[in-house]
Amino acid sequence: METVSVKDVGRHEGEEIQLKGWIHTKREKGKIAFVVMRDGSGFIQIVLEQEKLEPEQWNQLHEASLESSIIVRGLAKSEPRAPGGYEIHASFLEVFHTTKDWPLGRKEHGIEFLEDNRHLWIRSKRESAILRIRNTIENAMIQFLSDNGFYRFDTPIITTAAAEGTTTLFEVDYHGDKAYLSQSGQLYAEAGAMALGKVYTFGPTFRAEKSKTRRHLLEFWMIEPEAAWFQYEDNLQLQEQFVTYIVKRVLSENEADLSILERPLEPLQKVEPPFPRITYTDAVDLLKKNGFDVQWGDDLGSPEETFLANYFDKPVFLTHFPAKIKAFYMQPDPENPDVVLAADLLAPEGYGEIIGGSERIHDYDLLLQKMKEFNLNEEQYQWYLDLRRYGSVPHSGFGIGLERTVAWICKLDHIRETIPFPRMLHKLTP
RNA sequence: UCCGGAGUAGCUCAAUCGGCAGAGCAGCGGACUGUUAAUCCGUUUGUUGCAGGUUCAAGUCCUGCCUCCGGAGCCA
Repeated sequence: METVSVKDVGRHEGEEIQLKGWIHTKREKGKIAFVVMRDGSGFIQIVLEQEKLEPEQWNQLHEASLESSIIVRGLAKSEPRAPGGYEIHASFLEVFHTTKDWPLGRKEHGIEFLEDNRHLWIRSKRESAILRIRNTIENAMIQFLSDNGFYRFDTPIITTAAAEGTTTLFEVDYHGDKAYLSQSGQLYAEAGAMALGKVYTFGPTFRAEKSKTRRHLLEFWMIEPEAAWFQYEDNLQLQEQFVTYIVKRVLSENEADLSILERPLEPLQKVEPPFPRITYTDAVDLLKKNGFDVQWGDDLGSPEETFLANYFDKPVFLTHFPAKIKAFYMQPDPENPDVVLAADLLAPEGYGEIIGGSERIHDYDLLLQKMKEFNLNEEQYQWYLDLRRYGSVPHSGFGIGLERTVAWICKLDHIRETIPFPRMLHKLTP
């Protein structure tokens, strides 16, 4: 007999079907028992009556505790009393493996306990819903970029010194040479854009800072599109369409998962181009008017960013930053060289930065001058300067943090639940 | 790294002024044919984070250390 996915049970109403999965909850009530089983695609209630099963099967059910693996056959029926609207009336049950002492109860747990049991916690309703949404977001990102002519371009994870020269990196022994885990694939993506026109990287990135907040991981996934001939405005429009597409895909494919998370849908349904824009200079004025102690030229901190992200009800572009507080490769604004043609995209509902992007400097002399101003080692950047020696063109790109995007779309309090096994400060297992 | 908080049963927590270390849940045994974190009856569970100190007496007071949580900075 063919096995049906739990999420597809509705298409088999009235049929005798087989399901394979795990016991999520079990309620025994004399000669009838209710099991909610899960198979990874969803949850469904199984009704088991003693008189309809072999005595051996009924005993196995009684002995099986939560998370025992089971094979069930029975009639799929529509049933308003069942969670999810469908249930299976079992005619056959095999307990494939009987679990003893499942450590995660149905009551609440502290975060330390859950983190230590992350390998089991991901089986829960809430965590599996988040991970299914993450999957949709990943697929949507790749689909959108592919549909828009971007080629996937995988960049190295082991690199020589700092790509941007700012953050602390994880050091690796590369057979005697010092190497570092990549903090961004962007500089390589620029080379890719000159080769393939439009490219994107999608891979893990690493930051060794001792960050300890709800929005930081030491290992996280980033998608970095980079396009030749793209200028500042092209870049922002691409981002609007990109983010809108991702949100729409989740709304259409993960209705049940968003409901498990009790995620309000209205803020997501509002996500449509164009997104509001505010310059750094206007943002500083706005913050000052609202009691923040910031001066033009300061890097905006977390509370300031949260305020701005709450001020608008759609994702908002924060644009035209002072050149001094941004990366060396960003193109100065021709109308005001003190600021750069860069924009961060802040997610609403207080989430803050999910994207950082800019037009890149394509002029060789200007880039060299900036590298000197930022005290970068020119030797290590010769290949990067080559991109401005041989057929240089205007180009732009951005990096979007996958986990921050998942956290926002799922409306999570902490980024640690957006990735199967988060790597955080002093957190390496499981 | 800095600031703040916490660590007691498998889990979540309580324990008054320093005076017999407890409850709920889970587990185990039993009852129950429509349960939704089922309910009801019975029942087991302790190196109070670690090391030292004060005291007739320490979960509680003192010193040091460890771990975790929240926030800041850095950023996606």
